[in-house]
Amino acid sequence: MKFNALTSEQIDRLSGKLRAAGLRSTRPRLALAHLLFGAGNRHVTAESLHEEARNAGLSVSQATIYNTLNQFLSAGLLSEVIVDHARSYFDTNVTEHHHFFIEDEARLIDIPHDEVVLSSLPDAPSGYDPTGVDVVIRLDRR
Amino acid sequence: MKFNALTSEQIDRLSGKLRAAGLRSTRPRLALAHLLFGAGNRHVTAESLHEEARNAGLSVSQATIYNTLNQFLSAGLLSEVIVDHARSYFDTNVTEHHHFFIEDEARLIDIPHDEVVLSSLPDAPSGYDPTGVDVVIRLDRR
DNA sequence: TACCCACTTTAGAATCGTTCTAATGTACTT
DNA sequence: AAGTACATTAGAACGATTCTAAAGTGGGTA
Repeated sequence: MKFNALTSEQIDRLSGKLRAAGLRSTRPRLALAHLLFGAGNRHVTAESLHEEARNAGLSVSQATIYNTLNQFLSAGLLSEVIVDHARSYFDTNVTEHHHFFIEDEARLIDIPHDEVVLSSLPDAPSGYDPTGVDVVIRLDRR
Repeated sequence: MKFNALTSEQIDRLSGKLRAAGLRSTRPRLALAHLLFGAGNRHVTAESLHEEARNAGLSVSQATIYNTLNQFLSAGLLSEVIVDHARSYFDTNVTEHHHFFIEDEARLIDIPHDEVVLSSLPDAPSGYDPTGVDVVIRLDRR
């Protein structure tokens, strides 16, 4: 997939998404946005996205991969999943949901939000407000 | 707290704990075990434990801190809490329980197991078995 | 007790993911 | 078309962690 394989409709859509997020529409951002948001929900690491970009014939530096992922994260276009201190995972699903994590394969799977129900939650310590609840179910191959 | 401040009862108890875990009872391990298991449940990072050791007048190398934490972890004397990809946290509470994490202060607080009830859990994908469920409630100062 | 050998500790180098630097390039305004 | 603020880049720097290989130690054996 070369950058110029994008139709002008795709460019318009992605471009709009970037601008709505307060980001300039640049060539590397459009290309990465296409990879990330082009088809369904995805989980990527900086490395996996970089490799995917290279395979697609894009030359994007590692620094741009990191910059772009962090900008998309700050802009709310991506969420971050903390399951492993070796690597950062980014998720194109920004709605509230939880994850399976297959450690052997370093692979994440979304769990629909309504499939994990916390029927009882503790009070936050006084002086603090909860900002998020992360549930990770770790899996091993049977 | 100098190493030789330990009573022989303390040494016997910690020594037994190490041997029961299949680890030789060495001076650095005894000293670190005393810091870790001497009083109530604790959360430490390699850095915080190293600093604590130095403050206690122990000279223990960084490599030994890491080796020891990892050995204690493998031996089941410690559990690991993944909340932050900047640092590894180790928990002396090895029973099943969950955590509050105050990001600003990089501080963990145990949540008793019975205060988080998952009333509905998704089936694991076929071919995989759940090995653990981690719940982290992130907190911000109000 | 002295000896041995496997295990442990150590300082420092190496590694790995990520961030920084500062120079070059590009989008958008006028 | 020019200017300026923002983006991208290669490569250096960084911080947590692991590795290396040399010196030290625990605990059994003679």
